[in-house]
Amino acid sequence: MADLARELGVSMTTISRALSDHHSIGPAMKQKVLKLAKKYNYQPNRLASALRKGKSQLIGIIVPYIEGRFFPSVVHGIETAASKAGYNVIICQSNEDVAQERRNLEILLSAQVAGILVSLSRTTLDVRHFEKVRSRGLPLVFFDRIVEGDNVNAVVLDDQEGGYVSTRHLLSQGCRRIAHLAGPQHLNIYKNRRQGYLDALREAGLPEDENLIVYMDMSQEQGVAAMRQLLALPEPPDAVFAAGDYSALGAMQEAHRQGLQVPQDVAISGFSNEIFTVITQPAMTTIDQRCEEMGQAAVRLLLEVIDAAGAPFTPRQVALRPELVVRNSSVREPETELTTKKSRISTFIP
Amino acid sequence: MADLARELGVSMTTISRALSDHHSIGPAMKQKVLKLAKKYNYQPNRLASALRKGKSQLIGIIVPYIEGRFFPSVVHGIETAASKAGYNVIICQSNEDVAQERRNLEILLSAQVAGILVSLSRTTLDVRHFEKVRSRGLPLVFFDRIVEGDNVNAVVLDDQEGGYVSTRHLLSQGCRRIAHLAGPQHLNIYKNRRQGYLDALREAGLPEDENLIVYMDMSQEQGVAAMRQLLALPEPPDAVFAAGDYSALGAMQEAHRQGLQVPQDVAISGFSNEIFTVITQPAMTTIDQRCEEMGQAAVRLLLEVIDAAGAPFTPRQVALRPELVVRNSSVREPETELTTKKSRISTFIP
DNA sequence: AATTAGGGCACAATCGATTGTGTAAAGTAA
DNA sequence: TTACTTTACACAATCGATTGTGCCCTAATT
Repeated sequence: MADLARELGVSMTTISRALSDHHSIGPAMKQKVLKLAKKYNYQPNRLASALRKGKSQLIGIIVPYIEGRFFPSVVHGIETAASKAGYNVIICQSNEDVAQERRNLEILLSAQVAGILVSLSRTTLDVRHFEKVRSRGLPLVFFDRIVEGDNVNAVVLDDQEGGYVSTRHLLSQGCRRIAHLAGPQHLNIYKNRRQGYLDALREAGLPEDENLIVYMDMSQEQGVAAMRQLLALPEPPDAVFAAGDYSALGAMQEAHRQGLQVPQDVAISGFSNEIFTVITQPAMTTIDQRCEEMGQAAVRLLLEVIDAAGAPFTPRQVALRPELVVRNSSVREPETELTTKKSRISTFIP
Repeated sequence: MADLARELGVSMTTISRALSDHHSIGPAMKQKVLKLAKKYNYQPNRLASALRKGKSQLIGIIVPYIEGRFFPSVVHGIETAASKAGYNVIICQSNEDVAQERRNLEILLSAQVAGILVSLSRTTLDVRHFEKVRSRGLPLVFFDRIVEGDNVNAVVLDDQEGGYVSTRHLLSQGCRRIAHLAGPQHLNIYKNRRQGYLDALREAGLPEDENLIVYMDMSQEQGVAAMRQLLALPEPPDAVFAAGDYSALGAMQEAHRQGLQVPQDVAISGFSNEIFTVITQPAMTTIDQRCEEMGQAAVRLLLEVIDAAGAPFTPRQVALRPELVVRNSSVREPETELTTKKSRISTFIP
């Protein structure tokens, strides 16, 4: 910048203002500056700018890890949305460790990021370290694994809705004894999926049958075992709604092993839209978690908070409507029209 | 810092030096400073530090995208290794677009990163934009999709070795008519995998039979088609080495459809160790690309260049030895011992 | 003609940490 | 005791960009 100023015989003030399109610089001067900047291939030093302005163009992300299907896709969505808004993304992994999460938080704070997106580690029970962020007035948005309560910004998938639409879909296929492979109930996602399942059953006037609900850890092996258990019932199910794709896969394999046809004898649907669901035979009906949209929504919310600056901002919770992906593992007859349910969450993104 | 200085009645110089463990500060004073810093929860401003020092603790990554199996895992490896070394990672996606890649490069430069890791976009034919990085003396390491030549730092998987060990494995299983599902030969990875396949055949004294090589785009559908074509040969193959897992999957499905047993009638091996390879039946033999190790190796190399500072550094190419993952789709008899081949690349990480 | 308004630009302070140089006081060797 | 180090700290400049304030000049208003 100093070079440009010298060459044009003006002050650095003028250069800076011309470059940032300040109103007090004449159009002629602006042109000259822009041209010279291009000629010299001037590159602003973001550090200096951020230091002076007290805000960088960086958004910090803390995720448990960058692996599997979910988090990479969310990060993909975040980076895309952030980049579109002129922000860049600095990414940290907590490795499911609170201590690491805390360290990451410190680092992001000291890097003067403009805002932080967090998906909690599994070991995060105490969330007090986030209060420092709030006390600094730094925008903070949780996604997927969130701090419960309505005094935080959060973006989640509506798991209950997911369980609900899955079950309704199976009902619409004529199934009446719908089993559920349920995950650990201390995890919200699994609790909610189960609740959605029960909601749909109740709405259809079907009884809740505890024999049809198997609790497990969502692994493929346990899916096999659960299916074996279900098929041994006096009245075996005519459909299975699994709270995870791996357990659904296990169930499908066991059904095949016992000579049953999917979906004719037993319809199956999973949850998460894992890659492999398209290559099973039959391809598996599942729930897409809309990972990228979640990333986008989180960024959108974060930017709103950032733009609100110091102004009082009411924390918002956003729920993404899960998408039912219907494939052959569940299609027995043409879809029947059913009435729709409303969501309970403040903002609902269809 | 100013607060600390005031409270202790010393200058900021002292504070700064105490915090960075400078020799000219007495141990007593250091203790006092550290203690007070903790008490006030002092957080250094990395921007200011980086601005003054001219180097940040940030490493920039440019990848085509953060999706699928490969890149997220590499990024995971990078972040883990970088974080261990006290660096943080700012990540950019080129979306397979040179223009975007160029913009990302500018951004990273203006963010004053300490070094850059790049995997080229598919549309990057002209690599001149990287010369600006070099002219700035900024450490630069390519990984996976690299600029060819020995004047750059690069980390790659040795695809030829992958093709070679896969084929040798199939040979060791007693297979003698080994087909190859080959990818587009203008892409180095596929060319090299094919070359490794040919090397192994030649070494075993088997003829190269063009009828047994099918060129395709590596999709599941084309895998099916290719297998159909191969099985229609007068002398069908007794094994298939596919340059990708999806095509291997298609091949396996078609084999099953024609009533063949895998691996008894035809052994199959793939490439990439996609998630689904463990859930096919039989589970699929494949090549693991050691994504995380690639990330680690890239960071290690980058740090070496960074630490070499201005000192003349000879560019290095590192090849990762791929790992053969043997599963049931290819195991017909106990593994036979074969002699090993040497690699052609300067550094070889086993 | 006098006054006001505002356009266009420069001065100088500032963001927070780092570092070369200067200077006392304390310690060591001769 | 003198001369020379070493230790321990302060001063002030610096990294590169931003911004509140002030000045000058032209144009418009009364």
